[in-house]
Amino acid sequence: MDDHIKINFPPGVAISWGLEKQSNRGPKRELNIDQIVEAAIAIADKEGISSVSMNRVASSLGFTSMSLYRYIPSKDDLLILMQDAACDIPNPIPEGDTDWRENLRKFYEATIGVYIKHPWFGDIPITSIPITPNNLQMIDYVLGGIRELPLNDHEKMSIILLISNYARGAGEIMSDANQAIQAGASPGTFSGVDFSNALQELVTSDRFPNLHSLVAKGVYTDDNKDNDVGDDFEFGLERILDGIERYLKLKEQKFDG
Amino acid sequence: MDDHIKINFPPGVAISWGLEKQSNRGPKRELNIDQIVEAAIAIADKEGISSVSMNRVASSLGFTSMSLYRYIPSKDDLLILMQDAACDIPNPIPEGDTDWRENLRKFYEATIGVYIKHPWFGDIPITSIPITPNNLQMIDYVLGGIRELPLNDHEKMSIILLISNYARGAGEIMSDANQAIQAGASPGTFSGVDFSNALQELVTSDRFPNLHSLVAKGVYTDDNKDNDVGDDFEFGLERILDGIERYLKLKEQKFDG
DNA sequence: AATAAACTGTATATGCAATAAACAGTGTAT
DNA sequence: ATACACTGTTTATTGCATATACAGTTTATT
Repeated sequence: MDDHIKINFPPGVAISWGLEKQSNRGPKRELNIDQIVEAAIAIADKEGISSVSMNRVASSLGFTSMSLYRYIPSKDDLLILMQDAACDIPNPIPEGDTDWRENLRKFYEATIGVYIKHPWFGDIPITSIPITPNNLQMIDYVLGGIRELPLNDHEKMSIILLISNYARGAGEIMSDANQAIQAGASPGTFSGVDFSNALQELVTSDRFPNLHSLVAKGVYTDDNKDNDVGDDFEFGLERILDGIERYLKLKEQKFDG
Repeated sequence: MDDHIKINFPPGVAISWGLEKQSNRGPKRELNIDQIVEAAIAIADKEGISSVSMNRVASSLGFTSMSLYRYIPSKDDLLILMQDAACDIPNPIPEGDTDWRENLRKFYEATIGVYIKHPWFGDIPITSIPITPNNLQMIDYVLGGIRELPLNDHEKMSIILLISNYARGAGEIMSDANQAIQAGASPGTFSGVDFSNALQELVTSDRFPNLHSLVAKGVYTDDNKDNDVGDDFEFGLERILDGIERYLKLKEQKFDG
């Protein structure tokens, strides 16, 4: 039926769109894909993506690893499905709100939220532009938030790429930090405070003429409470939004003048 | 000797700083760390990070996998060393040049270059802020490029985080695209052109009210030659630089006015 | 009703991975 | 001369993804 559509999709993508035909012959299925993905996510959330093995997922459901292959053709496809499932979030952008700056902030925060909630999210390799339904849904959300901007489609997509890319980086680093801390590393291990003393001996002024003074002052490895990682990223986000605003103003001038 | 320094470092980091004591007893070593890291990088460059196994690296040097453990305590440490070695690049910023915008662009390009040259680079998980020597060297480079800016240390580090984070995202996507294409996927597979027809059926206006028209027009999966992935990222970079410029102007006004 | 086809979950097996442990040989310090 | 600290290797363990063959189950066809 939908065969003509799915032809080029990787199997995981086809499944995410529900394009897999099922037949009625044979015994009733005891599992379903959502259940498997959910179980995999539960394990990844608790113990990291490296704990997600076919055996582990199947066992947690009371089945053998091979049973999963009746539903999902490979582990890579399972990862695609996990990634897409993690993107299934409510629209962070208020209906009808046309404050694009605030809307992009909301989108940024929602994206970061995915990384925080699912620290493994960034560990799944990207093998194409987003084409699974919930990934596209997020793009749809943010497109709604910049609907009114006088930009062409390409410009809009570039801006979305800019923000989501920035959020990806920020999200990865934040969740890595969380993970490291949860894994028993002292908070300072990630921020670098634990290394501060060692670095002060190693970052010499001859080899690192510019960095030396920052390390000596302890700025580089500083993590006082007023200035956590998240704050640094919000600083960057505001610079990005300013840059977009500037671009909008320039375009307006071209029209008006 | 240097024992007091390295105490808290992960072994790979300690090795990268050359903090490992060696003794003269026993047979002459037939390998050295640089050689091992070089061999691992050669394999990763050619066949991807997943082809890098201890056995594979050792074999390519004519040794057994276990021999590597006499030099590097674990594969994770080998990855840290590979990551740092990939960052050993010449300073992209011209001596004495004070055009911060151009300098940040150069830094961005050099960073992207690392991802292009070593497509596996982004696949290595970050477990702390950069503390290995070549990673720090890159930070030193870019700090030199914004030396003259009237910003405090924290602000400078935030800006570097902003740019390098953006470059990371851009680099990952670009190298993923390269990889996918090299791996035999048609160029269109990554850009989405191959999926365009299918998506036009799936991205319906009721489920994706904002994205629908873009996909229908083919913009989302468009990859005409005038507009490749790299261009999209340069657009974003200029927005970021504009945003930084705006921040500088605001600071100046505070001083002047 | 009988049977073939298409499916189900499982048991078994393969090959590759990281790495621990035990080993035999090799230099150096005593 | 010999004990020690090291070298690279052999062997073994454990966990992984997944191919293949199986026995049982449901439906479609005869």
